[in-house]
Amino acid sequence: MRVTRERRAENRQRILAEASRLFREKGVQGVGVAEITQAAGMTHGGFYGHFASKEILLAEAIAYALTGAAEQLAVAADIEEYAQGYASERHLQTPGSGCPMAALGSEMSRQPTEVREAFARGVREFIVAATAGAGTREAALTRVSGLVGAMVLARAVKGVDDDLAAEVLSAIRTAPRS
Amino acid sequence: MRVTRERRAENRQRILAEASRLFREKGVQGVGVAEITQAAGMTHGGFYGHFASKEILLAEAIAYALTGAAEQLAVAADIEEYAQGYASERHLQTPGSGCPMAALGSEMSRQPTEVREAFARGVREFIVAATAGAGTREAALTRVSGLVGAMVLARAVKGVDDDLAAEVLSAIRTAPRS
DNA sequence: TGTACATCAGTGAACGCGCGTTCACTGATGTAC
DNA sequence: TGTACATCAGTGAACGCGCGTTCACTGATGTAC
Repeated sequence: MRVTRERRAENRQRILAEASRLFREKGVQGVGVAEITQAAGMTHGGFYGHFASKEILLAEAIAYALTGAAEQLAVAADIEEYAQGYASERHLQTPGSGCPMAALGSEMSRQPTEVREAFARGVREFIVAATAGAGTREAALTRVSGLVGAMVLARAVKGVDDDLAAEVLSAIRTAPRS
Repeated sequence: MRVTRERRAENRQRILAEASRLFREKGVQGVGVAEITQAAGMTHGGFYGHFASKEILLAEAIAYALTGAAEQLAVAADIEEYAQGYASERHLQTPGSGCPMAALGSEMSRQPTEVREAFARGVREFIVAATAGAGTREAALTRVSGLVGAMVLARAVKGVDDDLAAEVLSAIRTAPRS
């Protein structure tokens, strides 16, 4: 069952990408190693040839997702353009490809140090990128906090109070002018 | 081992209060029925005489915690006074007695309907209380989103980047004037 | 008020299940010649 | 370039553990008389 070096590297990358998506969709404890490797097209036994533990994978998946978020932000003209996409119906519905701070934020405080360090590094990067488009660092921190909180609340009530979810997102979209 | 009706009611109340604290501290999947009942001074077997399932307890614990949060808010002069206490070092360090939106927010979207309904009801109550002290409902939604997001981020990086945690809380404290 | 018995709150062992991790094995890849 | 063999990526069964839930049992409470 040996596989080319190139294929091995692809497998690792696929595990990382699928893990990053599944963790955001289902939460850290909501996905297992077996589900992740299956999504990546292999079986769970091969996992430990790529990552030492689920925890190490989580740390890498967090870094991967946050780097993605920072890149998306860097593409936007400024933080307000980014905010319109962030506080959108589309982002509400697609946590798997969305912001990891909103998808996993309140779980992070209970993770082991290695994971939280990856998260903190990613958030720092993200805030630096946001500051470029927000003027001051303080404004960036405030705006990002608002976006994250709004998405957390909107997702939490989505499906049981869609009006409230939409209202929260709408409010934060226009937040700076309030 | 039978116990007086009064004592039974106390036991139920203690389970609820401890569950509410432990869920906020450790997350839904981070605490078990055994740990909760032990914290309430009994063993796990008696649990199901009080609650049909862990899930039902969670729904009640969420309602309990959010009602508490809304009451705290109602006591404050306005939402800005509340915000100063919310975005504080003390609140950062005590999730067990703090805001359930920040402690459990991103886990809520993955909970069964019954739990999410309890959460949505509680958030609605909370927003109504916040609107009274914020002027408009939109302002209340914006301010609450900012507070929740800031606490989520601050807790996530607490212990690995305390400066960033403090910075996020500081920024959101002065948010409306930014 | 006192007594006898039925009720039932809480106990702790046990069950079933899922999950992270390990490991012997397979067979294709990579390499030494 | 071709061949023989060592390497090792991935497979799938198995292990150990924790957790939600069930259940027979205990003994104190509540109640009928």
